[in-house]
Amino acid sequence: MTADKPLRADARRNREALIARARELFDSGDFFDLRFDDFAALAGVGVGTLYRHFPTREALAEAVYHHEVATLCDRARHLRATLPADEALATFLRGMVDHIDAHEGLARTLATLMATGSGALAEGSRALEQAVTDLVAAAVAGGAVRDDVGAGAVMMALHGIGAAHDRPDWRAEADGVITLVLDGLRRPR
Amino acid sequence: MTADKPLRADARRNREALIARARELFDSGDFFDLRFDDFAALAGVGVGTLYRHFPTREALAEAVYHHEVATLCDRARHLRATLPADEALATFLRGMVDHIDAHEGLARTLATLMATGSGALAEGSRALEQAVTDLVAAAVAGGAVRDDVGAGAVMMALHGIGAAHDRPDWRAEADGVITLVLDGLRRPR
Amino acid sequence: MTADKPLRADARRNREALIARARELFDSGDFFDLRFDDFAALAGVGVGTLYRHFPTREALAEAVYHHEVATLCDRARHLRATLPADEALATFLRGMVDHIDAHEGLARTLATLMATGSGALAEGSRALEQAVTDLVAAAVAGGAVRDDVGAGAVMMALHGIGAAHDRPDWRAEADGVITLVLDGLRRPR
Amino acid sequence: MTADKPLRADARRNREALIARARELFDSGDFFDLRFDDFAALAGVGVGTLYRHFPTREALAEAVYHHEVATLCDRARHLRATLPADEALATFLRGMVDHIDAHEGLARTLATLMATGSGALAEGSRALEQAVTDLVAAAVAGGAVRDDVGAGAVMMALHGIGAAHDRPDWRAEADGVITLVLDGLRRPR
DNA sequence: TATGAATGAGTATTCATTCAT
DNA sequence: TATGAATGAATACTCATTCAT
Repeated sequence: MTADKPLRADARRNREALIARARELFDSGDFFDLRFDDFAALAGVGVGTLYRHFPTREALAEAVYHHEVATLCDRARHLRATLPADEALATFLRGMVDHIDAHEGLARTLATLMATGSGALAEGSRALEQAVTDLVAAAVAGGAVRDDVGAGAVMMALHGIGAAHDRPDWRAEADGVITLVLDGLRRPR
Repeated sequence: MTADKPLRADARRNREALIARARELFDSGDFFDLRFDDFAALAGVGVGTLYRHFPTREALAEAVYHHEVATLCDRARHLRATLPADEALATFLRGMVDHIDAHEGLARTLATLMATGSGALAEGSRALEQAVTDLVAAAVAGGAVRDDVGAGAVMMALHGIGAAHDRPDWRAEADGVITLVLDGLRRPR
Repeated sequence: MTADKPLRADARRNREALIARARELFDSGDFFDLRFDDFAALAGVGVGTLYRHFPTREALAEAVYHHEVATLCDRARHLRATLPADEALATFLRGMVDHIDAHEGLARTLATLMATGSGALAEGSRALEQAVTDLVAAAVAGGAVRDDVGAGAVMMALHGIGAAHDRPDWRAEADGVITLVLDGLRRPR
Repeated sequence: MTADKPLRADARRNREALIARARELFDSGDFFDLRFDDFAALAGVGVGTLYRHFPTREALAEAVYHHEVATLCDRARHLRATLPADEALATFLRGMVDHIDAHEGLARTLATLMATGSGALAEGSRALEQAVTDLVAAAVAGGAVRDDVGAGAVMMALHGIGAAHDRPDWRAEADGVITLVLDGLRRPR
């Protein structure tokens, strides 16, 4: 959307180093425990540079989140194009659990960020939600899924999965949630 | 567990004022935005007194949470004693949505607290979870509900409902989640 | 005006230490070159205490200024009560030069503060101006001084004297300004 | 003094843009509130370029001040050549008030700069002071003005006029100061 | 036991200056 | 020579916690 004006070589280098480092910290869950100063140092740039590129913690979070969301949306599109609607939905949701599982801290971080109410992630959130909405809509159109429960409920369930990532039995429970959601959706009223 | 040794009259008064004030702030969602100083002032006591009664923010949170959870657990017990198992579960879950709806900030605050990983609420959490587990177990025993998805998944779904309280269409979506969970549970595999 | 509610013993001690130290720094002219942290340390209190008593540099400046101004106003009143009006005015103005001379840094500091436009000194400024106005008015009433040039002009001249305190030949020039002002006032038009 | 070695066309353009912009900011009084970065941007050049031309804020201030002072000195010379000595002095001082009035912020800025003690403006100050000294000396020589109060006092008074520019009744008071100074000078002792 | 003043480590943020492009 | 990205020292200010009253 925003025309990416070409950055100076060093500027691009720094920006990328910052995002890369941030992603690691997201994954390890240390993103919020870190002082801004130290984060800059870890990424090998001065604080000033960090501020120039990302004026707030959220701005940085968004840059990372953006990648994630884009990947997930692509996947949703792909599934929708290649599988029957209800299978596409199921596969996507199961995949989401895998994804969250693989990016332990990311889930926690995003949950925190959302609990904070940070509007910075709004765009990404909307994109992801749109993908889910499309998957559900296709399944509804195909007749495999009830139409009286919207995609919003599915998002909420996913939210719960992400937010509760520290539960000892997380993986099994997360799968359980998905099972309930999918089976619940299949029982039309 | 902890034997409540009798407090001096004024000590009790202060303690209660603190809890009452805290509950209000939980509900309004301002619990975390407040400086410790200011919180004490709002409750009409000095900071020192606040510290004497509740050495940490979480200790205070727990005192409030304790009431909430006790109430909810009682309700669960009551429902289990007076209704058929599956109806008891359904009624309880629908009631949870009402409860969260009525205590807007509380949900958000608890979500934050949980995202923070504060272990202080562990006891309360376990109690609540036990209540849900019992309800589910009863329904499973009654044959109305599948046995391959545990109560943990239900907790997770509830968690999502609480954590996503700022969604514009929250109420409808929360009802949707409960519908999916209940219908999902009813479809045994 | 503001009812001085009695301070706790240590609070009073700290407050007074801060003002005393500040006055020294005013006089030495270092008031503005000093970090807030260091100032607190010099006064032997923590930064927090400094902030509690004087939330801004200006608030502190005002506390010092207040003393000064009160002294000067008293002097003006005394002179007006004991000397013929024109002599009272002359004596006061000459005395102002002495005063500024004796408090080298103070003059510079006040000039800076005024150049900054800090409104914090407004009250003190007004009080001082009122004293000058009264002196001039009395002299006018006594017929010794013209009535077509107000006390504001005299204030401005004093301001110039204070603001230019770094001129090498300051004392002689300041006396010159006062001479011009007094002689100018005596020549009615 | 410094031989103006010919600048490259674009260098000259930049230099002039910087001075022009600086003069505006002087007049509007924002000269000191502005970050160096922003100033450069406003002038349409990079910071680096700003630094090349004016290594310090004061250097830039001086460049602007230089113009002002030159103009004023020319005027003083012209008046001295065309009017009787005492009239020349009076006209010059009244004109100074007009000038300061017309360049609102400039007065404040210069006052600040002087309060700061910046020596960078020394040369300009001396030039201006010389002009006043010459005017006074001529008037003294003509017998219209006393000889026991130097031009320094007049400078001080002017300083007060400039430094107090934010007084609500500035114009009237400034005129009053000039009146006192002129009448005071006319009464020889 | 209650109070609230004192404390000062902790952290975010700015902005003058340099230097790679 | 012009540019503006990078740098990081400098500093203000907050707020959890302690402790004198």
